[in-house]
Amino acid sequence: MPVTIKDIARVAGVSHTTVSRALKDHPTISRETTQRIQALAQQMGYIPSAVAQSLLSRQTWTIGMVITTIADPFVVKVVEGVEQVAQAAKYSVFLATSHNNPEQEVAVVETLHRRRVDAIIVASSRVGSLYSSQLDRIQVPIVLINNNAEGEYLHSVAVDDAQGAALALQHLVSLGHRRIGYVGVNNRPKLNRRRLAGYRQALAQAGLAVDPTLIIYPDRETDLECGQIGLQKLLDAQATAVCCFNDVVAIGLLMACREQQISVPEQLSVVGFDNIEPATYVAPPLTTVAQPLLVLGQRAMEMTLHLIAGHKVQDQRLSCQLVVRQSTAPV
Amino acid sequence: MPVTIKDIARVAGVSHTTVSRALKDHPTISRETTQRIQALAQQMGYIPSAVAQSLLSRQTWTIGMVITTIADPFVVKVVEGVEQVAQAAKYSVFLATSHNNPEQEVAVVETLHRRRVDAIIVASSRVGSLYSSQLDRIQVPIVLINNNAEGEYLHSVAVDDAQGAALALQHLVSLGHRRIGYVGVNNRPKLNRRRLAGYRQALAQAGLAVDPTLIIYPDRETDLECGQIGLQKLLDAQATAVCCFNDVVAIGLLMACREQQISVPEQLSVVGFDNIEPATYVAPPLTTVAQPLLVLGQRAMEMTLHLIAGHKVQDQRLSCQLVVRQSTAPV
DNA sequence: TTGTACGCGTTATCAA
DNA sequence: TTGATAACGCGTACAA
Repeated sequence: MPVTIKDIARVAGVSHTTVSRALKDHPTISRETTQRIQALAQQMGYIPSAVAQSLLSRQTWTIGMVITTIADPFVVKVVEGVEQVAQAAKYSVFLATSHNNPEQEVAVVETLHRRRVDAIIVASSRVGSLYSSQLDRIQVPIVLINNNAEGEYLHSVAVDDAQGAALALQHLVSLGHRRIGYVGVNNRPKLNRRRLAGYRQALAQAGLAVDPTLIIYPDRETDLECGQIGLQKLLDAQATAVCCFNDVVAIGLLMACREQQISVPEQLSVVGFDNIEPATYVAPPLTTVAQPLLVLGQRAMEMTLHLIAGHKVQDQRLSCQLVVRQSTAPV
Repeated sequence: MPVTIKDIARVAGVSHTTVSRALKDHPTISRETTQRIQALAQQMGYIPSAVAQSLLSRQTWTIGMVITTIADPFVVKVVEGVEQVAQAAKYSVFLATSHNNPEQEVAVVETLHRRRVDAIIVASSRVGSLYSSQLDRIQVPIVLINNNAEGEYLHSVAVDDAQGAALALQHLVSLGHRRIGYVGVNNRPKLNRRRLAGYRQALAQAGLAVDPTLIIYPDRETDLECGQIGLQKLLDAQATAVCCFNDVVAIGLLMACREQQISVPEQLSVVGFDNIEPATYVAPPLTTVAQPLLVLGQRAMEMTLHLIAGHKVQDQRLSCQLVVRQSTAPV
């Protein structure tokens, strides 16, 4: 059993109230007793119970972080950002994985509420808007990160996918490319649509027409396969460069290029999206669009702290950055 | 304010005691009232407070997971395993990062104790044995995962690095290699030593002598550089194959091979360690030793549950597996 | 300057 | 079958 203030009180021969006050340097306690009791507490290894404190204060100094799975490299960086800011603010973080399963997502939110977390951060949920009725009940602030649901009545921090895609396209245009393809995926339609929209818009802004034969959706489940399959159609459409939905698609494309003896970037320039670690290691190292994942997490937690403090906050949209490596070159 | 049993009691016109009992199907409450109250609770959106329950029961159904940083790919998988088992057992997980800083490690352990977690799991600590005095105080079970500290009085789950390294070497021997190098690193001496020991032992078992010129420690900080620098010495020592400390070292080596036109695996067979994601994407895909990271986390949490239940447990050592890809071939 | 009494939400004991 | 009361560990209003 951990030491309690009553234990200390008994040893010190005072009431537990005095101990409680002495430990927080309450001015009405004599300096003498304060010091005596603090020394005693130290020596007895007293650590206050957050459980008891929370019951009284109605605050747990705890937040819940709902993620699909920690295996996702996105999530990892975001969690790191959240944890950094949380720790600095004396908050602890509960990790709760939903496996992209709506039922489980509802269940973990309930668990978090049961634990009386002060706020909840949800990363990359595909559900999001689903649990509105649940949210009315639990009155804690909820912050959504990169949510793919359309319902937007919750606070959110997100990356500007369209801007990122535009960045990639502009880079290729500035290298002189005119026939620029896009290789997308089918299993994340909303996200894909946002990135494709950025591609289209930037294309228009550059005064180039959108050629539908350059926009490719391989009918495969894994991103890597999408990239591998996509190459042939790109070549058929006479593309000299390509924006990929993400880095894994791009890496699949690079693999196909190697097999078919297409040299990158001489014959084909390739741009990815996400800046995952392997992008550094592939040959050639991949030019890609980086999301500020760490910042995303930090901002989300900062927003959460504001909300807990009862302040108003504004939704945030963060810009992406282009990371130029060796998979792109002039035409 | 969340709904409490007193709120329900008021509405139902009974005492809060009755509500408490009705909600857990206590046999002494009439079926009629039980049903009435359960329906009412449901309708009012009642979720019991784990905080209040914990105060009384002295159990929080909570564990703390101490990690250096979530950015480490190791840690990610391990956390996933822990979380899986924890969630299934109705436990919630606090994430606490120590950044490999002893002071911070002590601080986070204190925070976890303050939150009255039922147990603590520490992953890959470099400190480990340091906080023994702290541990005497907080009376919860502690499980160490892959701890690099020597003090072994705590419960632990670890991977058998020596066995893994031996696996790599045996694979190369079976392919007919006789001059097999090892490229290590300097900044994780204990881990490096364990893997090197496995290499040496397997070499002896295969009836081969240990040639010191084949054992290389590049004087660089990053693993990637160690691999890049290591190549020349390997060639000087006339190695036909090499075991690397980890995959990143191996990838660095592959990069150097490409630059110097050394073809892998024809001229040099390369084996990594860890089986990180990029190992799949590099050219050629890397043969490597995989640690059962997910299982490591699962076992650690299972052990934790046993300890919480008051059972005796035995320390565990898990075997690695060889993943053969295309970076190795017969001499 | 210190102590008494109460309450936070829940469960357990004892009484009705 | 139900209710009153105390207790978990802590903080605070009020009394001494």
